[in-house]
Amino acid sequence: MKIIEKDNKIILEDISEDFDPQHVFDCGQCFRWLKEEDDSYTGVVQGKVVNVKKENDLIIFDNTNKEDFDNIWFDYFDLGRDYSEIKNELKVMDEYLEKATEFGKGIRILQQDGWEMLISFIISANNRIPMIQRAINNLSQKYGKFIGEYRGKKYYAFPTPEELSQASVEDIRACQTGFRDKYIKSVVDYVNENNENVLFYRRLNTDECIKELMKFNGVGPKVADCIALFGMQKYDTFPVDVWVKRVMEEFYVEDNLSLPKIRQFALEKFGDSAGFAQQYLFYYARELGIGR
DNA sequence: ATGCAGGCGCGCA
DNA sequence: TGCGCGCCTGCA
Repeated sequence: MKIIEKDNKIILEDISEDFDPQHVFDCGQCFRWLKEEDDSYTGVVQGKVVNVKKENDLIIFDNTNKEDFDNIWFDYFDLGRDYSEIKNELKVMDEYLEKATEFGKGIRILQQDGWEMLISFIISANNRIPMIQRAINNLSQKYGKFIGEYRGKKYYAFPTPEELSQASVEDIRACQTGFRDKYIKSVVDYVNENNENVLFYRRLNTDECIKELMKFNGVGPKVADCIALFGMQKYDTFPVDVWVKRVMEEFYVEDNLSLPKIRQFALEKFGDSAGFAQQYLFYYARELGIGR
């Protein structure tokens, strides 16, 4: 991979085989990346607004510089990992993974913020993507720091626990979180009262990390798996949502297997790469409508 | 219209 | 331990 800095842009060469913005931002892992009219995506990470676009074989980051690329974007986009190697490992396992890794070949698992993932995936429970995005945007706009404008739109950072402590249950409900308002409130209160930094869970092993997350109201097995995978960089886990259930039943297991058993089956089959396998299978299943 | 969506907590065996 | 049920909200 070659890195070029040029007028407020960072341009990456020799990565496009393993990096497709559409795959990255549409494979179910993130909620704050907006598709622009030119098919680029604009997002907010660590208080910075950046726009990402693929142009021929180049990946272009706009509205940024080398310093932020080194400090933020390199890790966020997991650019130190060889995704070709992961796909090569998975695709030889069976014909389904061969197809799924080819279909979503540009997927990368973003190293997102644990706190933001905790609140975001609580909101995701029994919800639809546009509504999840709207609730997160409302919370950020009301309680997060104003960052600036990009292409005529205002952007706000995701609120910290301290900032969110300003909000009552009713205030949170007003951000269109629905019945999850009380879960968010209890998480915010717990973290503030106990002076807890959920980012420390990243240092725990996967089982302990998930156990810590499950202690929160509104965090069950699926949500905890998602937070661990997308916010705590725990790759030996396997979130089973309805789409993953469908694709697993279609290809791997019998129909009446319980969710924990599907998860266990996947962990044994895919091992330390289970999280990556989940992303390729999820994207493949949802884009093709498998099992509907 | 009314069932249902990227689940969870609860009450009840 | 394991299951069934209700839930904000908006949309087909």
